[in-house]
Amino acid sequence: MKYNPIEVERKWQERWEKEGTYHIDVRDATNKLYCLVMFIYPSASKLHIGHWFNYGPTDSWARFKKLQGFRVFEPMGYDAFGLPAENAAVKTGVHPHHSTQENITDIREQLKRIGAMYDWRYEIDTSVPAYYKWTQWLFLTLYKSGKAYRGKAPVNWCPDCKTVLANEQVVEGLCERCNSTVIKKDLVQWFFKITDYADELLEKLDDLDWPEKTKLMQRNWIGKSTGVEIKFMVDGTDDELNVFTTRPDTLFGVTYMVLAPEHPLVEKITSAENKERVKNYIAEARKKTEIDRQSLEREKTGVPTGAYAVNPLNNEKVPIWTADYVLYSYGTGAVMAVPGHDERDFEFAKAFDLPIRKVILEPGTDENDPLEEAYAGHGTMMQSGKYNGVDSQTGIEQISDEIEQSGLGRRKVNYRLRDWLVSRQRYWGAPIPIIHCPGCGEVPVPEDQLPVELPMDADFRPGGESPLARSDEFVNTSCPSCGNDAKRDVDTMDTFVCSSWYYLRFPSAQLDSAPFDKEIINKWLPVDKYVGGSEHAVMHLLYARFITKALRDAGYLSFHEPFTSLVHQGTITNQGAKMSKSRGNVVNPNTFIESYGSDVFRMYLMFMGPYEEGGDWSDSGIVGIDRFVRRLYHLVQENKDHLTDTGRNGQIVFTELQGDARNLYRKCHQTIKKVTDHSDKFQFNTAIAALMELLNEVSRYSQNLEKYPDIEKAVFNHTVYNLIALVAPFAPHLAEEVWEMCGQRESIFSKPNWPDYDDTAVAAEEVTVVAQINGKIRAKFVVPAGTTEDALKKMALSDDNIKKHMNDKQLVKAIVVKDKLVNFVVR
RNA sequence: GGGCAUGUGGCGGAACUGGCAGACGCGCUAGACUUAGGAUCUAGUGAGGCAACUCGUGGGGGUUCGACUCCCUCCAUGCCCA
Repeated sequence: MKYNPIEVERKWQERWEKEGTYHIDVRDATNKLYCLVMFIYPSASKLHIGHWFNYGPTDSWARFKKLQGFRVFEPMGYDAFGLPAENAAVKTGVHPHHSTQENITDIREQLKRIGAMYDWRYEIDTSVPAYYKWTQWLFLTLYKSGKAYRGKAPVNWCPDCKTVLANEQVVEGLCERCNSTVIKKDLVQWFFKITDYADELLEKLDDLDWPEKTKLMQRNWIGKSTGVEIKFMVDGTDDELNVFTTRPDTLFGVTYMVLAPEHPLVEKITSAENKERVKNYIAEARKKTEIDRQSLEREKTGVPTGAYAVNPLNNEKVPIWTADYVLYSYGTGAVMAVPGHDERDFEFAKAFDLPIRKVILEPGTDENDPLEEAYAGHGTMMQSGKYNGVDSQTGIEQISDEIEQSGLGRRKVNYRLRDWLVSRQRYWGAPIPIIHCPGCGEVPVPEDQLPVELPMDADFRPGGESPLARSDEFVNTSCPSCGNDAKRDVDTMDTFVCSSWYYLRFPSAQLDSAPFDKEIINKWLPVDKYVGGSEHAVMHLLYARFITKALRDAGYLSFHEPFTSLVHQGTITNQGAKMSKSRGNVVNPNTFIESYGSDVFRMYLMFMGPYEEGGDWSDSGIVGIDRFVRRLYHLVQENKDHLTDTGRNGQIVFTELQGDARNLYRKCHQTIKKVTDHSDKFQFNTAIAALMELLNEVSRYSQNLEKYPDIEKAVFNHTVYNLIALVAPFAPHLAEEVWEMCGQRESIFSKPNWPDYDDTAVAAEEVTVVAQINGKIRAKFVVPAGTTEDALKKMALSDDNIKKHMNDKQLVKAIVVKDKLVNFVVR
């Protein structure tokens, strides 16, 4: 009978569901393993290939761990709040709640067809009150511990989405969602104090089993730098100008100062004759994006204010300019310009003919060499008064000391990381649980009044302000503190808040008395393996780490990091490009699942290339996996009786085996080792290649099976049973089917069926050693492993071809590497 | 502009710690079985050469007995940041 993947897969999916094969009771955390894949964003109703590439292989890894005997918890849920649903709703008029729920219904069915081990009893949906009640609880918990505050801030404003965006959501000056140009606007917003954790977030990265690239991105994002904050006086006034610099050793090279156009001092110090120019300049700068402003390519712009600053070290007067290449949001919004040793200052000085002074001598150059470009490295200080001749790194410390001792400033640590802006002026999110009372000010909604429900009948069309502001029923309430009339906060939370704690919710998905069961969570967390796209390297992953630490400090959690080990899947492209509707190169998984089944499809995705690199989709390769699956099915089918009668474990002693049986047994155990090691490291492509090799070998062996004595038939059974177990994580439906065909009554996943390898059988017994003359191979011979170097050398020397090539030459040196090669160096 | 990756047959990709380059799969070629083959099985398959051999891991240079692997440099592609 031919293998019918569609029927077989349906059969097993039904049985798994009926028998609760993957049900897990989290009250028992013995040997626990929490395997989590980033939950799905239900903005559309179809799973695309990227979803499959994310969920299929991760499930295979989880199954591999389950077969090894771990108690695997593998949940799935929906990150269901967010802009796309709302934007679609604005367009179509369909309420985001309805479209989202419809999408979820479709998606759930498709997810089931992947054939993953999700225990659906732990499913979560961030957009339902039962969940966002606890997102609001999280907000209040942060608020009570002083980690949520309101502040007026220039924020990124997307004129199209009519909302505020986090810095991370602004990509190259454009809105991440709709690609329109982001502008600046001042608004009162809620912030989470992630900067309180800057140091811990930075330092604890070292202990995480995460891709180095991702850790580097977080380090850069946090952007810690140590330096000094120095006070400059504005000449002839009492105004102070603070600047942060990591290079106080270049203080003698300061030839001008620059203030960001937004800096409040600009207007104050600008001289009368410069007022008009400065005013116009500020207006222009406001229109530009941060990215634009900092680009090195762009021509530098700026205007002098007419004021002067006094260098505290040498009392020199330098002009103060305002220029948009200085950002108000970073550091103090003002810089001391050292054109000789900073690239951007150099460009600026060139453009406006400002003096450039060399104060650091690059090693190996002469004091009199002109500066062709800024030299940002270290060297010997010059033109720096009493510091002349001092090494610049020492100079940093000495000048910092002088500044601190004379009260001109202090050492400071500066971060690029800014507080997390969580307010969104949108409808489709969790309402911020704060009430604004004319008498009491901002008052948190009492916990027993949660959730603050999102009104279903609100007008969610964009209008420049929060849609919730237009719902009188929602807005008007009474103050929980004094009872007088008060108004609710009309903003909703950034969806990253919902996803910053969802991994904590899964084990207690149904719990309605708390966000999570404290006892269970502290046993099951942290997540042991987290899998998701590298696009979340900074925002989501940094926010989740922060929330974990904040909840720890609030006394709820006893662990420090949410995700011990992290893997990013690569991107599946088509014809070299990212799949997208606009390019029209989207591959629809369904066409392949319908003809090959989900086992073949997900296994092919795993076989295509390294998981962390992704790859380019090709229709044609999938038949290779299809053949593999069918060949395994037929092998079992043809030998069914024998496999059933004599079972899995005959009495096999490796040392007593000979010939083909010995080779097959060895191959089997080499494969067990290889597949185990590679699966563990998400190297599925090579694990599958090893499985193919074993199938090739056992198929060959099976052709003469009838002629073999019992012991050798036992080796066959042994190999086939192990092969089925090894294949099970990759093609779970097929494995169940053939496992059953072998007479097994229980699901292969119901017991730790993953085989251990026989160490004595794994090592190769014979090796091919090559003989080289001057690095070129001239002979090969097969010898027992461990043959002595001496014997190898003799063997090589007596080889005819080697002799021929040595002929009239003189042997200079012989290099012998056991089990590998012999190389004769001749002249 | 800076940082980090990556570059291997016709194609996807293997290669431990510097030691047989091309595992495994696709495709292709030949054969077997077949009414048929886009099913299945067997054999072959980096290039050149009858062969001995020679050449081959983006280009150039270097270290080494020996380099896909290490170093320098250039080119191309991708990602992140500015």
